[in-house]
Amino acid sequence: MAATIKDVARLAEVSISTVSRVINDSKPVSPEVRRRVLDAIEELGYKPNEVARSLVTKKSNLIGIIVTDIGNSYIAQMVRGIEEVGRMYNYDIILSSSYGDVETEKKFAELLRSKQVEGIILISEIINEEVIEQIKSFKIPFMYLNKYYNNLNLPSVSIDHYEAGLRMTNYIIELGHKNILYLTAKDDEETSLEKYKIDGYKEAVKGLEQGKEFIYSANGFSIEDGYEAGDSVVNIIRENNITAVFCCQDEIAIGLVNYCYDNNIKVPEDISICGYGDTKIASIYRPKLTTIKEPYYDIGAVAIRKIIKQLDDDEVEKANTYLPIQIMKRESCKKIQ
Amino acid sequence: MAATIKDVARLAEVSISTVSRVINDSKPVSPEVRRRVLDAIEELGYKPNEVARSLVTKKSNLIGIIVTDIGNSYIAQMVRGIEEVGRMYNYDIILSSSYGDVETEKKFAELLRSKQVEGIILISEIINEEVIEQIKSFKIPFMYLNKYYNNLNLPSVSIDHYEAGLRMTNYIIELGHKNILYLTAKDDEETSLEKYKIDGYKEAVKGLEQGKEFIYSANGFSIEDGYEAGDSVVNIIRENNITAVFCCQDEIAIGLVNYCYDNNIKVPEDISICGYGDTKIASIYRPKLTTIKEPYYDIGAVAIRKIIKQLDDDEVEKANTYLPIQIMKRESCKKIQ
DNA sequence: TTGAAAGCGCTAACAG
DNA sequence: CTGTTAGCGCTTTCAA
Repeated sequence: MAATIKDVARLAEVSISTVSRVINDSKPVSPEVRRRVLDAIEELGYKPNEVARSLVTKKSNLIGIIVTDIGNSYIAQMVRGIEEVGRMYNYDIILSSSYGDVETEKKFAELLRSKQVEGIILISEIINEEVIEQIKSFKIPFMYLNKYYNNLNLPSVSIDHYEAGLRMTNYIIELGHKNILYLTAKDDEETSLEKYKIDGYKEAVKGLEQGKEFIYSANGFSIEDGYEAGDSVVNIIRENNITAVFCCQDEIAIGLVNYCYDNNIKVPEDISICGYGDTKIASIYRPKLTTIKEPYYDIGAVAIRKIIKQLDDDEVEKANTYLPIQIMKRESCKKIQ
Repeated sequence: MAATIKDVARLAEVSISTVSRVINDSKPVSPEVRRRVLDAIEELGYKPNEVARSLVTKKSNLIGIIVTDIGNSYIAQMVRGIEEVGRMYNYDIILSSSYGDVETEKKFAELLRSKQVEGIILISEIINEEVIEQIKSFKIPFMYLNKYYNNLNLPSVSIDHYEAGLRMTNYIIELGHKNILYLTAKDDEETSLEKYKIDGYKEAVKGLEQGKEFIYSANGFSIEDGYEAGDSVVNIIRENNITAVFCCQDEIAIGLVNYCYDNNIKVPEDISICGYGDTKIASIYRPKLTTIKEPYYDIGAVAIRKIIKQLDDDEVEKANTYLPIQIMKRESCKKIQ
């Protein structure tokens, strides 16, 4: 059995309050007594029981994170950011994966609450008003991170997708491309972030002489979806003299590059392809993927920072925070002419 | 303020003990009273405070995980396994990343203890006897997972690296390769797992007519290290008529494939390359990487399963558990002749 | 079957 | 500066 505050008090021949005072530095304690207490702590290898502490202080120093799947590298990056900043402020994180299931998300939310977490960060890939309402009802700081959809009523951290779409398209135009295909993903959701990116793309394309828009939808956001879109994309490219494809996600871009590899189409010699996100693989892959950097680590870091701020100041910041974006100019897009 | 057991008791007009009995199903309660309690719970949206519960039961239902970096995909996979199985047994996980720093690992270990975790899983990439001794002193179930080094005195879960080295080499031989280079990583550590893999490789090579061993060391286990080894590897290959390179880690293999890509050497046409681990990227990359599957998810799953078993039965299983391996036959190694 | 009471390990008035 | 005491929310004897 681990030593308790009582054991320390007994050994140091003081009251437990005095021990509490020295471990918390909460009230003055005479040097001599402090010494005795410290010695006793040392001798017993005493560490305060945080559970007991939490019960009385009502501070668990725990932040709950519900993720879709920690195996997704971008989510892992966000969690890293959350964890590292949390640590700086003495918060631990307790992690649960929902694999996209709504019921699981709800169950975890309850569970986190019963564990007395002080804040919750939900990293989701679906939209689930029910879970959101539930977590909101807990009345604890809550942050919603979603790479695909937004919920404007909820505090979040992201990049400005319109600007990202605009700047990336402009970069491709600077490279000399005249006909650019935007490869989005099929999506009936009102709240999809695709519309911002597409608006940015359209705005940039307007600057072109011809200014023609080409938009095609893959069936989803995965590598496989990108691969499967390959046939159609190649047709569109051929028919319209397209030289560059702007993919709405790195995964789709990778899938498309894989399709090209398997079909003897050279990237970027035959076609330039760029992605969106700058997930880990983008820089490892050959050709290295030109893409928009979504700063996942920073998104996580800022998200928890906002939670902690709220915990400290008690002021809720409703606004979305936008982080700076960056175009990662790599190999998969080449200059034309 | 969330409702407490007292609120429920008051509303249901019973004592708190009765409420406790119905939520825990610990003692018989008359149907009528049970109804009243359940109704009150429903009405108040009551959820037991797990912190208070832990304090009295001494069960936190928390497992602590210390990882090097959750951003490593293989570690994320392990964590997934841990988390999912843990969940089945009602355990939550509390996660901390050390980024390989010994002092941080020690600090986290203490922290986890003070949070009253019931078991600790350390996923490390270094060897740190000090931390190990410290965690052992906590007298709680402890599992040590390390992809690079082993500690034979500690319970762990892994594959049989000798067998893996043997079987992979044999597979390459079956493909018709006569001269195979094993690309290891520089490593002075006694406990490196490389020696098992190399022994397996050597054993298999003995079966060859010439039976010549070729071993070269990269400077480390990273993609960059694999890339940097490229020049030397290519020299060795040319001088010795080598047709296949067995890399001790997927990362090194990817680095080497990247080097080949950048230097116009075709994989697998000019040289066959295989990896070790089957990290996520191995199957995404083109050419798809032939490799040994280390079942990371399962390793995590089994590790926590063992911890939970220990918690239940109180019997410590010292032995290492070996999981089945699998050769992932993909594109980066081709048949010769 | 139910309630009263003790106590888990700790913090925080309150008195002295 | 120090000790006594109450109590955080819950489980678990012990009696009734």
